[in-house]
Amino acid sequence: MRPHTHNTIRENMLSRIQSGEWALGDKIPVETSLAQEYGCARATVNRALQSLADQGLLIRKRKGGTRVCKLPVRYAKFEIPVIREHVEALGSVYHHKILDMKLSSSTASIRERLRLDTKDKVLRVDTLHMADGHAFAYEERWINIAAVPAILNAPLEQISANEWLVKEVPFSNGDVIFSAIGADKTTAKALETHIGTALFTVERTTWSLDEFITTMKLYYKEGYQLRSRL
Amino acid sequence: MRPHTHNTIRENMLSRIQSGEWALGDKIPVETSLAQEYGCARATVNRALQSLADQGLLIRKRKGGTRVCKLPVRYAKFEIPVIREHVEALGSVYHHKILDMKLSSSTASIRERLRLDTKDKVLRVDTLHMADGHAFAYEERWINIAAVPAILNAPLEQISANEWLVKEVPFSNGDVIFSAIGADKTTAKALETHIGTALFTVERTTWSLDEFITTMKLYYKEGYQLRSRL
DNA sequence: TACGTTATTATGTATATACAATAAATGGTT
DNA sequence: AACCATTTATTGTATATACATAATAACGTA
Repeated sequence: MRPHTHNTIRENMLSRIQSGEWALGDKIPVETSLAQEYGCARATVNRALQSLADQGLLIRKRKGGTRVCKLPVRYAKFEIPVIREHVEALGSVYHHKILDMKLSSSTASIRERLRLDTKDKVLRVDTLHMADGHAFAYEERWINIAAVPAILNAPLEQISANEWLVKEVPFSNGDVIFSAIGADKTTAKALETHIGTALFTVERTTWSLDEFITTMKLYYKEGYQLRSRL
Repeated sequence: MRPHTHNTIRENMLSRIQSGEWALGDKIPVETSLAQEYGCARATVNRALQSLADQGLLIRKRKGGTRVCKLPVRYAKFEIPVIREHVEALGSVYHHKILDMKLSSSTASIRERLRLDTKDKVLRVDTLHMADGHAFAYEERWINIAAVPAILNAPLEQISANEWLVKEVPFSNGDVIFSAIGADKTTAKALETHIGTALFTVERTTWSLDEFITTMKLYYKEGYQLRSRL
């Protein structure tokens, strides 16, 4: 092993920030000095510094030099898995049940979310996701038929719309909104709970290359926790 | 501008994945071929490929080559701001009110979260964060005195514990748990709402270099939405 | 002083080269 | 076939070099 790789240099720099040697807002030495200090090429130092800048710890400007970010903005990163995998990762047996599915005209709010015209039709699917035979999450979904006509022939009893879309339209873009909401009559019944129970909800709208694919709202059964690391 | 930078190459590769030219699970050409195709050095292709691999779109193995990730795992990244900045970003005037503050022994659950001993004391602070004079979020916080003794002299009426800690202990590590919970008597009163109202909550435990700093639970007023992009 | 131009400096990026590390493929021996 | 050692292909990383780009600093002129 070499004494200093871009990795070890990055770690060393991180500890210099955490220890306060490089304080918030401080200007740190220029690349050439650091390269000399670490005994490596400027390119190696550059790689380490860029990595820290990507993480939001450093701010770099041409000619202006590199500073430790004054007000550290931290991010929490959440994995958005296919629900089946999520349930299985918790050690439970997954299956899903389609509660309702129909081709219909779009409502105003859905048209807005999917940027649709009044005459466009959408496929509306309500799915209950289950873990070990018990309700886990209730999903209301609207799919833009024009964007993915193949959905009409998909075996949605076997593979959930969630999973089918992930595989058919990979790496799409999306908006996500998390919130808490009291269960209404429909969701309470589906999730086997009482009206008013606090439910964790996720709304997601997905598009790919300027075409809107689908929007959905997911209601998790009470007690659900979304965990992450800073 | 050069015809191909690592950036334009990365974008081009992304569109090849999104269009299906490089399908899920497929092996893509080796770096030397791609370098020839794009008319650039292998190092440039390598940088683009590594960037996509960091994002989780590609899986790379020495000798094994590079494949498009079979099951794309998407991440939602949330900014965890200082609450004052959050409120101000929404266009409101921020201020906070300390509802209760006391030095106390730790309860069993807090001791577990902060890895404390039974005799260790903690500073317990309950804060109401307000936007334009109305309740915005209610915060229960426990601070490990041993880790940050200076907190005892901090002007917490002027600067919230939240903000003071961010500036004093930058770039710490943390756990985050999001969930929905019905308001109890205390939270309902603080947030000027009814018992049972669905509240969005965030729990966060923070440590730095093996020392546990603080743990807190934040209850947002009903209707709060956490937004993000995939 | 104020303002516009030029020089300077730090970072950003590309390249050719070299070698390391890993895992797959190959081949030989039992 | 099965197992082990050897070869080979591919990515990972470091380096020296060169030039581009952006922002600051320095300078000169009105």
